[in-house]
Amino acid sequence: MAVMSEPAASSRTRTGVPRGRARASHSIDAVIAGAVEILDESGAQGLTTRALAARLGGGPASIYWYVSGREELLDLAADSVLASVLTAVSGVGDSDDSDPIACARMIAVALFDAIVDRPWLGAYAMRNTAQQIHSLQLYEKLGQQVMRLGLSPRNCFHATSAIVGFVIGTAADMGQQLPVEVASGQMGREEYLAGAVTQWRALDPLQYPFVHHVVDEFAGHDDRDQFRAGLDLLLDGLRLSAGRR
Amino acid sequence: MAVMSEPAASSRTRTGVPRGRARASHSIDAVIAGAVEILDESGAQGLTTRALAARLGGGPASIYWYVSGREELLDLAADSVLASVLTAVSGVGDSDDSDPIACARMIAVALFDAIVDRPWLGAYAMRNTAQQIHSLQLYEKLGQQVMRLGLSPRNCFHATSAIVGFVIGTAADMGQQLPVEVASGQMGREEYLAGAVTQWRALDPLQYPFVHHVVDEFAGHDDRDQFRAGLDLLLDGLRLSAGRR
DNA sequence: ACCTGAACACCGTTCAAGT
DNA sequence: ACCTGAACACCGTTCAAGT
Repeated sequence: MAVMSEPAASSRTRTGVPRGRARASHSIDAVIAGAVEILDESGAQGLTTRALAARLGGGPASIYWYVSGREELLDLAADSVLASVLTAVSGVGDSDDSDPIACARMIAVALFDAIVDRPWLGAYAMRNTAQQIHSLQLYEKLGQQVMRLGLSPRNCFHATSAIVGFVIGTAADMGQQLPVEVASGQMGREEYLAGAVTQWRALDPLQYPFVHHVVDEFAGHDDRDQFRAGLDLLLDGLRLSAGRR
Repeated sequence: MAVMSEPAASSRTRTGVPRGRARASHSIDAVIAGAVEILDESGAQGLTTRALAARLGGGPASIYWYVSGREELLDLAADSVLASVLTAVSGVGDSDDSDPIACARMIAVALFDAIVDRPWLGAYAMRNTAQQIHSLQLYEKLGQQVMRLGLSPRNCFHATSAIVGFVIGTAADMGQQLPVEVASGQMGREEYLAGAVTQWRALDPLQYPFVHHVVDEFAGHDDRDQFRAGLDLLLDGLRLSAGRR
């Protein structure tokens, strides 16, 4: 029963009873850590019950003692990885004279970058607060910055949800483009992009003026830049609405 | 070989040779229409090769003559449904004195509403312009409105991508919350929401001030309202940046 | 050109039985 | 309390063979 991997962020026993001297149930963490390893190597598609069991050195049924099924496993794996995002932004917003919007921006960027690094995260991060404690805490942390703008609860809720939606949505979209090719490593991002560019250039300029207008930007674009530009639009709008209050 | 369904938007033959009198290859359209029916009834999970073949009255292998695999089938099904969005916004932006941002807003809302009606759309709409002609045309149409703001190609590209990312991301997130329950109809949206609300209220208010601040809004929120509020923030930011040019 | 039957190589999940 | 082996009920895809 080979257990590699650093321990995952949260340690809990199946019964929920906290152990005396942090001896840690050890196995739910090993399951999640193994899942993360597989996800990093071969994406969500590669995370099968049998592959995980093989890595853990057991039978495929053993996993079901720790987790209700594959969906919960994915949720937990995604959330476990967000612990590092949380610590990365732990100091953000602590001082009262920090700019709330700049703070919100830092949190959003940190979350986005984590998803870019692990494309499989996009589909499972921040989607089930009942199971995902770090997701909830990131949501809370982001919301606290927005709260400082003095908006109504309703506007506060809307703004925070908008930021999360934009981050997750954009990141998920960017991480999903190459479904099989990226996992199998047959085709790089550049080839895929180049293919789309050739297709775009071949379109009728009269019918697709916009596509032709931006095709050069598309050809040389960087996902992170694109994300930040969009995020800044959103945050500019938020700042405006905070000033209007 | 029962063929129900209105004809899908694009009619093409396998060879790509256009038929003389729109006699339509008929079968690729039937395959896509059947796929859409299944997707509407039971979601992406329900669309299996065998289920589709059964509905079409043939063997599971027959589908592979029209489509390279399940992924392409999903792409085509998603895109076929966007034809109606495209016609719904066909007149938008035709007059030169229309407000570009109001026009962009209408397109974004129409797209969002389509995804709310068909949650399975979220994961497959607007993600592969090579295969999805209506997605490309919607992107173009939206981009044309942004173009009218007189931004640089780069800002134009960023703004349009941001809007699409926000729409798809938010819609996909909202449509995915109830993974199995919604398909099997065991639990309504209200029960699910109520569960999250009770969990939120049980959190420590000192640790989760934001969650407590917005929990009432969350409890009674409408997805469409929430989306529109976020979209308006984004568009406000865009208008600001257009004014600054 | 289009479709079939049957098979291949997998899946997630369950469940009796073990320790 | 935790794990195993083996099975169940599926999957997507391929491929020879038909028409």
